[in-house]
Amino acid sequence: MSLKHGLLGLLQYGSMTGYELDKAFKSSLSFFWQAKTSQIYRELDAMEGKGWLISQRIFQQEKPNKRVYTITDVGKRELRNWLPSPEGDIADAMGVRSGFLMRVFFGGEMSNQEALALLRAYRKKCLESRDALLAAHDAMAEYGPMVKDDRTAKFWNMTLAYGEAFHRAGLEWAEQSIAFLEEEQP
Amino acid sequence: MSLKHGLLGLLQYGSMTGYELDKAFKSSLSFFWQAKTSQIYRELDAMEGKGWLISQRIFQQEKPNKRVYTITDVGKRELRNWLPSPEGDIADAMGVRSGFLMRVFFGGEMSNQEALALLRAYRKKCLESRDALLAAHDAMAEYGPMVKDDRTAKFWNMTLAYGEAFHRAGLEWAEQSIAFLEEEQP
DNA sequence: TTAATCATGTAACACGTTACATGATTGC
DNA sequence: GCAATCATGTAACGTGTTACATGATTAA
Repeated sequence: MSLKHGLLGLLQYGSMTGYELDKAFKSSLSFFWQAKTSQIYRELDAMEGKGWLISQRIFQQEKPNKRVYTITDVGKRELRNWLPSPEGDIADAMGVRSGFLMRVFFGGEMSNQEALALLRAYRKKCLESRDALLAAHDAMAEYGPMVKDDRTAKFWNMTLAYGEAFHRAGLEWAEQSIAFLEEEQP
Repeated sequence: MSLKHGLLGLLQYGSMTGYELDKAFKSSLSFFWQAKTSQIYRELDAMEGKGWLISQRIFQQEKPNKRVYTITDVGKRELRNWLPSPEGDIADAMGVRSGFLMRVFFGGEMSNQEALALLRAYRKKCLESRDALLAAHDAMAEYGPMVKDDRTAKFWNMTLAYGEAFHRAGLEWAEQSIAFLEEEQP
């Protein structure tokens, strides 16, 4: 239920349209949770059915009509109860699920060239995803002042620190593994 | 398709029953890919439909009947083609999907006590999941000698190194974050 | 003139999770 | 006597992905 609760969390900061939620989600939460636009709309629909939020249609003449979502008291209570009861999530918090590692595991079936190409592509992605983290950093710096208590911002920074630590670990692993394969076959 | 290809990979080492595959998967691949027993049976079924493997029923009088799966040439080709073409997987190789971090991100809505409890539960899981890594290490040490070329074992160890690096990063992050919250409110 | 942005979705499919069922044998 | 292991699944549900559709406005 993390996606639903992520959306609830964002709506606590203010009412938004699906489109705005999608952008807010992608700019600030997407480095630890990815969601497609179409899925966000579906979830919002389901959440309205549960009474966690209400929506109002806004008719516009210049732009397409839109729908503004507002969190309800039921929704706030739901979020409040969900936050400190992470039984399941903690269980697989350490659990990676990586198709990439699946390929590495069976790397023995590939040539050294192919395996190296795989690892180099991974390293490239690592470097690129640095940008996503920096973007999240900027987004938080932008929205941070809008939140009254700076305690909120501290938790945001904690997740950023997590992202950075894992990013660093991935990059270092890639460098070492590439070096290892390179000295295998010159 | 990583689960299907993981199963194909295991079947390259030898024919196995669903039950054995489930155990092999859980002991060696589960630290980077988790799958439920029921899902494995469903996937095996689908894979047989694609012609990637064939199964033979074995009737036993002492124990329940079983079904032995064998990879076909089509399956071997499929695996061989899949391994070095990771476009999609590389794209989200760096992408964590963590319900735990979702909770941390909105930690400002919790009390310091609750947030600390969350982080301490995470640290505890970290320490426990060390065992899963060690188990994977043992499993690889056990199966390693059975594989003719030790190149295979090298890739296994690479994935283990990845697991260890990320484990370490997670633990360090947890320690720091806990310390940070503790000095906030004594 | 082409692409991007605004703003909304639907449909189908793939993959993952939970709960349940069966029934013998082996070890404490 | 009770739990665990062996060995197989089915059914329902929840979540994530892909492909597609609409149609105006604004910036390169």
